[in-house]
Amino acid sequence: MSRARTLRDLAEGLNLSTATVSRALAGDEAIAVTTRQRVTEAARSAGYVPNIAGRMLARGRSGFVGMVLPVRGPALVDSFLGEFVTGLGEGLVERGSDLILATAAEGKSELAVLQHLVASGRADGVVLTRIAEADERVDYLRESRVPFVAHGRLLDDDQSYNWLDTDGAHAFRQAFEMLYALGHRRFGLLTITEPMTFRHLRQEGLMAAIRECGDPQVTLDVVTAPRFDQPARQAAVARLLADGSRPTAILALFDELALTVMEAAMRAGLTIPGDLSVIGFDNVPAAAYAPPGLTTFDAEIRKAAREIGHLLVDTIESSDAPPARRLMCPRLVARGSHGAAPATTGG
Amino acid sequence: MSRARTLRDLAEGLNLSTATVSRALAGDEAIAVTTRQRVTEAARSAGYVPNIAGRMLARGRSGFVGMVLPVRGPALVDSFLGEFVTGLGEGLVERGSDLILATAAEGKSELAVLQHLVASGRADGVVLTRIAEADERVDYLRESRVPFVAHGRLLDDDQSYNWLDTDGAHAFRQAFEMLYALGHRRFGLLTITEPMTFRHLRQEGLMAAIRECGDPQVTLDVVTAPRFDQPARQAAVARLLADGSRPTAILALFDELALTVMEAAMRAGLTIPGDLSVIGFDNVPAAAYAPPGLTTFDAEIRKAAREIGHLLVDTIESSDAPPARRLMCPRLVARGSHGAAPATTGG
DNA sequence: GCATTGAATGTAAACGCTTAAACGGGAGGA
DNA sequence: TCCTCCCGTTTAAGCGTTTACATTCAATGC
Repeated sequence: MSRARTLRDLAEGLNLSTATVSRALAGDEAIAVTTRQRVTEAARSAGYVPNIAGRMLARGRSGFVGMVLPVRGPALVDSFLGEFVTGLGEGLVERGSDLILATAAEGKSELAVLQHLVASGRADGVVLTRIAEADERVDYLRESRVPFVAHGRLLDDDQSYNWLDTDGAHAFRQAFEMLYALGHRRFGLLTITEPMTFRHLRQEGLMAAIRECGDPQVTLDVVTAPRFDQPARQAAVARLLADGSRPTAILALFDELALTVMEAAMRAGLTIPGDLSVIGFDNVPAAAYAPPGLTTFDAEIRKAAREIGHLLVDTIESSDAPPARRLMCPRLVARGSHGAAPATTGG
Repeated sequence: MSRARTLRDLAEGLNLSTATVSRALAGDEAIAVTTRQRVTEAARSAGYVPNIAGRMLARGRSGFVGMVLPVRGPALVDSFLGEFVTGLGEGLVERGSDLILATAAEGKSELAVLQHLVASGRADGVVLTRIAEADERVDYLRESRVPFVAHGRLLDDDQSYNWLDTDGAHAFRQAFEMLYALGHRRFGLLTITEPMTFRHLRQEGLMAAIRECGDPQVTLDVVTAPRFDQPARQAAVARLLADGSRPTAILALFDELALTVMEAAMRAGLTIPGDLSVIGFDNVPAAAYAPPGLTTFDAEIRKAAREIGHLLVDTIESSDAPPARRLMCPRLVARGSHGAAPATTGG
């Protein structure tokens, strides 16, 4: 019995009805064990693979999980997407699901693509990344009761949806404490203007740590630049470094910014970490190569995405479960870009 | 008329048959223009989105394109996947298709996943990356007449399938000529042991260029290491650099290797490009940050993947067209890691 | 005035699977 | 011998589209 393409081919060859074969393959207890074995074996030897369209139609589910590719500028500096997709794929395959990746066409909003994805039955649930402080995608999905998991969270977190996030507040607190212990008192924070929740949380973490340490000598200089505006970023860095009372330690919201700081510092004749300590966040590959090696935090995106995959499938399968909220602690990657504060903190 | 979920809802509301509505939405000329407009408008205002499962079943096609995530080690050093997926997504959405990304489960071969993907009707065609000199995936897909496009090609190229590749031979020839003009005569090539076609082609390109220049003074030292074996790689680099008659210019098969060379050279007290010129391939982000900046070639993966998307959909839609073969020329990115050969080429 | 045509729409049969409900037939009890 | 029950299997009705073919009806030709 070779090359059975449909359930019917298989059933006819076995002198059984398609119903029995379907049940047998599903492992239905109601079917006699011997029959189940016979069917399974026949299916295997015939190389039978169930047609997904038939199954989708009958079950009312696709077995797919969707994700909309974030629209990007021409340059793709980070490996976030690759790691995320890899991890998500791993998580999903472990739960028997597959990933469908939709791209927003020119001029179409990510939200519109998301809606289409679920309305057409392509996806049973979706994954969201890069959550803004207030996010229309979250609002829509919550309201329309589509299962989803967010990587990141809203600023106003009301336990009404699934999220998994990296504890950026904790990381920035940890960075501050480490630097403070090394004698640093004048801090700089380089951040972005876009209202992303992670920006807020990291900054809050830093500021809370400063407050709690209670040392009045500690100062913080916060400088912002638009996420994708290279000249503006350069200007912001210049402002931070040129300042009369220049910080001795700069925290950057993420590595890309930290690398910009390091470059600018080099060019300005400052040595790192002798004159200036710099700490980033993300642990992009370049962080290891930019001398003297950027100290940063690794969010273990791949592992996080894998978790998200599990979480999403679980949510799809039991939609009555309460929303899950998971905070992952990023790992400090200590390299050469931080050290003791310079002896003379001139100013 | 709000929230029509199915064609029937829509048809009933309009007092038409589902057939007419289906045809009208498809823009069938047989349907009266006025009816077509009426239907389109109703569909729009009802937010109707065709159910993909029904469509798949009726059409015998999914509208999806598949790709199997290459299984990877724990470290994900490059941004290849992210760029590729982004470009592919762009190419597909421009042709009205979507991407489904399958991951090979632990212990399952990529080929098995590929087979399942097409046999289940999930994908109408697939994309292959990282083609080996001889590749079972290509053999299988060719034989089973599944539409596919390969990013890369077999060593034995017989025009029987679609591929798009970066012209690595050309790049390595160009690199040689540039270095030769700068006075270099002793060359090193750091490559991998795995039988990937691109390895062969790049090396061939270099060797052909050397042959053709006809200068008997030119020497080439080829050293190989397994792709993912870090210690072995270090050893290979050490061999290349420690050699009594050390090369003055080293070409690395790709940036990751080139960066290893640069690190080792620094550690050995060699200055780049004063004592040694290094050229890579890929233009990974870290290439820009590793001092003095790695000279390399940019394969424009995102653009290539986009092309691949177009090509694949075209192939699916007219499967009788002759196989396409497209060679893209990588762009030289000149940075600081290459320069004039040292005056005394001691030996 | 009747047959013929063609435009516009409808009917119904797929497509391949799942599953509620019905069925057949043997074992066990009366 | 008949009835009941249960186990294993089948029947049949979907799921939402598409599309070959049939139908209707008005206009045209003779």
